[in-house]
Amino acid sequence: MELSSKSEYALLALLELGRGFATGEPMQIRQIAAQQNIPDRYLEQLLATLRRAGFVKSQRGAKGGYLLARSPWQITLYEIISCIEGFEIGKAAVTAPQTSAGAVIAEAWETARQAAEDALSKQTLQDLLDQCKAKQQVDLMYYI
Amino acid sequence: MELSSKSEYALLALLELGRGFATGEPMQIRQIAAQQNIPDRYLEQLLATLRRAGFVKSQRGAKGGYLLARSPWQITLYEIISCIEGFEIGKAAVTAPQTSAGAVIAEAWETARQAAEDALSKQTLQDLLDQCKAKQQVDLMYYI
DNA sequence: GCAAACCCGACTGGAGAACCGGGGTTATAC
DNA sequence: GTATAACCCCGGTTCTCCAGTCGGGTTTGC
Repeated sequence: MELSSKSEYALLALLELGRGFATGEPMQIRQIAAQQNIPDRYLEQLLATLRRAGFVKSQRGAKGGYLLARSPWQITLYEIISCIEGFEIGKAAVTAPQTSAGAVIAEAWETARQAAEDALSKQTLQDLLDQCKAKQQVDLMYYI
Repeated sequence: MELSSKSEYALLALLELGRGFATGEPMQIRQIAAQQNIPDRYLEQLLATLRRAGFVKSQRGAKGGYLLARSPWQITLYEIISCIEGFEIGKAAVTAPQTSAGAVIAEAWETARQAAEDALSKQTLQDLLDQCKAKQQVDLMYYI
């Protein structure tokens, strides 16, 4: 039940991109990686998956980089994580539960998974962005 | 977000033990393994962990086997899974979130984890046992 | 054309899941 | 009291996936 670095990195990157979303200027991998200290070559791969899934757009060539393809309030955490983790949401079709016990267990697990999914679906990138801003305000107050 | 075979096997075994709980007779590994077709040598390891955690008692020697140490309604699915998966419930103390972004993400993930945990904590072994019985009734009706 | 950026695919080291097997200990049954 | 049925413990193996690295290719702005 641990969040993988993979997903965490992706969220951090998108958060960073969300921060600069208003400007319309693309952000470079290096820049994001340095800001959130993520290994840049690794982040590159993650951004590629996010691009293929349509979360971000890329601008090639010098002065290129990445920017969000959608507005931050249109992206839920669930979408991001399920994309990066690569699970098809339907999923359980593969496992044919042999016994009635197996079926009941699968059912119980499914409800738990649903609960987590719902919690993640309710939060958008924008929410995190806002919380983040609020947290920085508080930190600043303590600093003074 | 897939249930590991490990946990599934443990749940199946405990379900099987719960079924025979009233009799007070111990059940053998072989028997359980055959019933739910689980590799028996593997099940042995899982039952050992469950024993150390106090979910089951073992009776050594001929005519020995395993039985539930507590009643089925006193065991929640969450307890079982967290025992077998081996995560300390407190957990996140290790990761010091460096940035405010990291903290916010961890927070969001935590709520999702909590939601899943709650769903699993609400269901006891007895619940599964009942559902299982109900399902078998239905299957029987269709069969006739 | 050159340098800054993205793009693509391969490779590795380590951890954990899912087993298998051997040898030991305990208790019942004859 | 010995054979046997069960649990007990400790290893090793195979496979997959995560986390990260690396070398090269392509696009584009200046």
